Amino acid sequence: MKITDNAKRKELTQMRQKQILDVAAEVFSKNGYARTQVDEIANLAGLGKGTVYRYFKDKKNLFLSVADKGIENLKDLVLEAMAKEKEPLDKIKKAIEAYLKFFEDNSSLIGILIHEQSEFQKRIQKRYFDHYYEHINRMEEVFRQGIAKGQIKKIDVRGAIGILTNMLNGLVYMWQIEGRKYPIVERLPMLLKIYFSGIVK
Amino acid sequence: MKITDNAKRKELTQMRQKQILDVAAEVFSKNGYARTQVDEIANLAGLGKGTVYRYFKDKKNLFLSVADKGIENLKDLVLEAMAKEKEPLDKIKKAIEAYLKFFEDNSSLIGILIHEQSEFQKRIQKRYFDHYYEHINRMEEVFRQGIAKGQIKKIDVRGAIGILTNMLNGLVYMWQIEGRKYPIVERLPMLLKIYFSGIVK
Amino acid sequence: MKITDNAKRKELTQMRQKQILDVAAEVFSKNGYARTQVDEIANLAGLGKGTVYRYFKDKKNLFLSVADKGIENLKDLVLEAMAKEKEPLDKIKKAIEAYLKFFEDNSSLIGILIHEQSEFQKRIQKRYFDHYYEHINRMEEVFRQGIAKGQIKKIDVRGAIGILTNMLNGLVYMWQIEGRKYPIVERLPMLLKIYFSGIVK
Amino acid sequence: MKITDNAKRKELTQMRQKQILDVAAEVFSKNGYARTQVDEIANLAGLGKGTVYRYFKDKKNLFLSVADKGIENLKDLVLEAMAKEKEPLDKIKKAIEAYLKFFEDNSSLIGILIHEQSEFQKRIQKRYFDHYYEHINRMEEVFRQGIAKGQIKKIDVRGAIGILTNMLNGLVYMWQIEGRKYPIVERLPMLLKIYFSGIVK
DNA sequence: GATGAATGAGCGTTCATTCAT
DNA sequence: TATGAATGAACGCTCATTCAT
Repeated sequence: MKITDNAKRKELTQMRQKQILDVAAEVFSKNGYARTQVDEIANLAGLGKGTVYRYFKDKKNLFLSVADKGIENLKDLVLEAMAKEKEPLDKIKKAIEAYLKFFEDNSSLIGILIHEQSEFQKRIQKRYFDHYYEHINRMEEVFRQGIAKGQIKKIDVRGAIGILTNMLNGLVYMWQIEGRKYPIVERLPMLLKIYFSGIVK
Repeated sequence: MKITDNAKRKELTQMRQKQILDVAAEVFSKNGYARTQVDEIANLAGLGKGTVYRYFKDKKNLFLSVADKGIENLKDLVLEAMAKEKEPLDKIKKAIEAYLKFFEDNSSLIGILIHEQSEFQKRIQKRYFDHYYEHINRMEEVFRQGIAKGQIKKIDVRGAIGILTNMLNGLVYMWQIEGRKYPIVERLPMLLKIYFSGIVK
Repeated sequence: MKITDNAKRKELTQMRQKQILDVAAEVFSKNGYARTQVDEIANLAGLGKGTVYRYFKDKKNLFLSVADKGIENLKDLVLEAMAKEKEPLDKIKKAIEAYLKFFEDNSSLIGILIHEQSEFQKRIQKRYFDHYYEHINRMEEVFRQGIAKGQIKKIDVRGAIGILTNMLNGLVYMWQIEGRKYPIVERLPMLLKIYFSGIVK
Repeated sequence: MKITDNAKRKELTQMRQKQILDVAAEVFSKNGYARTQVDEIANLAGLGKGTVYRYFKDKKNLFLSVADKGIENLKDLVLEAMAKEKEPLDKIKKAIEAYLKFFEDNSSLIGILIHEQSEFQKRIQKRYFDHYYEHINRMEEVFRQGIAKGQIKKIDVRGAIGILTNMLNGLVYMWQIEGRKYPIVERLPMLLKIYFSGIVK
């Protein structure tokens, strides 16, 4: 009985946490950090302001928690997608697809992960890149295998990955700004086409 | 004499305006809109706070003026660069170069034009794209010429330009975040290589 | 069985009460009323916050209960000490000693009885003086006896007692502020010497 | 003209400062630090809240400014009073009188200087005693002269001065609590009588 | 016109109190 | 009965904007 009680309580607590994080992601993404009011998050979550502060030390902490969780999930999905394929080019393709898919499913994180890093440059970037590099590093290996197999040109791998990332982030960001009018994966074929073989005949 | 006086006055007024805009660009870019205080702009401009308000209705208006002016200049430079070349691919190349160069020379506008659009999504975007489309439209023509001449693949032109823009914005933005440690044009060759012929052998 | 149960329960209840009062005295004295959090009291007492509220209506009531109990004890000790002696001057001496001793043993009440009265001026003062006057009145009799016996000068008795009280409170208070570095009764001889015969030769 | 302007402005600024300090002394003394709202001070001073913050960094700083200024004045008055007399006992008498007079004229400082030290023990006490010792030290000399002249008993001088201070602070404090119903100097004769020659015949 | 002192709406955060379990 | 999660009123402080000089 005690066990059940504790379990229930813990579950409830985690649900609340998630609930707050979800709402917060939405609101932070919509308004940006500075214009977001903790009150709005609390209200939209159907909770009192004090409750939000019970779960997160302060506004900053709440924001960073949202970001952290998002980054974690993104990284996992991308790594998982890459793991499913054998061939380097297929791995890259799947990674890109997963990346786009993630932001399609979690569009409330676009503002936070792509946009709002400047608010907490030091902190977020560190976390962002710590995790990020995990799949960047994995991606690098894949590129090198592709080069070894003669499938990819002998290029500056880090630079090429950087450019890929920029393309993706830019794409996602514009998609968001323009109102998310179409499934973003629609853009995948053209993006791959250009990234793989360029626009020049 | 009156004329001279008026001329002088007008000149002074315009100098003040420009001075405020320059400082504001710097400060808005450094801190973001919300964290920027009008006080700081006034002080750095060597003016009283009231004077800033004499030249710009309010903080929002000042911000948008900075953005407007930046966009205008960017557009002019890109169009100018394209005009200097004959061949479509060269035009594209020069346009890209001009784009990067602009943000290298006006890095204080990166935050404002690339980053802070969310603050005033509706307003800025409108202005951004109104002006933007002027060279997007021009760029479209260039792409079509390239296709007609058999130099560029038969692709969705708008999409390809969108992807190019994303690559560029992402590149500029990351360069800024990472501390502007190298001349950004350094990245031009690789970017062109990938955009023109892809990474696949 | 019922009886035993009730007895046990009552005992437990009283123990809890006392426990809370003791902790509360400590914390109120350390931090002052306003800076004391009910949470801290509950935690230090090893109880839930709700439990504290079961025993005391609210924070104010808890504070006043602490004060009440302290005053009661102080009064009892002083009266008791006076009762043990025959001669007026000895009674006064013992009363003073008991007063100092009380705050030495209950230094957590210094802040509350001597210091924090301003928080609840009306209420505390009433209680303070209601009880206080009980030994003030007794003391007055003692002074009058001393005067009758020709041992004490013919002075304004109430005034003299007031001054004595001030000396004592000031002494205790300063001793507390300075860190309670020595047994306060050490100061008794000099205090008596001055109060009894002054500094002038 | 400029000079006059500056002078006027400076004067105005100092008046505002004083005005805020005076109101703040009143309110802090009445409510204690924690229960005092900056808003109340601002309103009573006929100013906006922001104006108070223009003159004082924060609530704490405002409080300490009130205390500082009070201590300074108190010290000056006491030293001045002592300087006017020749004989040690007269000096002591005048010092005591000045001390009481000060709190009679500045009763709003009683709460702050005598009572609220606990809020900022470290800071206030340091300042309190730094300044305080200036007249304590002077007083010590006076006592020693009195002893040398055979007018004062050979006692522990520091202890005797401590007891005097306690008597005074206690007297002032009780006078305040009891509602300041009579001129406090009325108590001077009895206090001197006891402090100088005791209650015992 | 130029200034910066004055203002107060607005927001982050705390904590006494309540109440469902 | 005991608990501590939830609450929201309250308050310190900031800063865009105004306006008297």
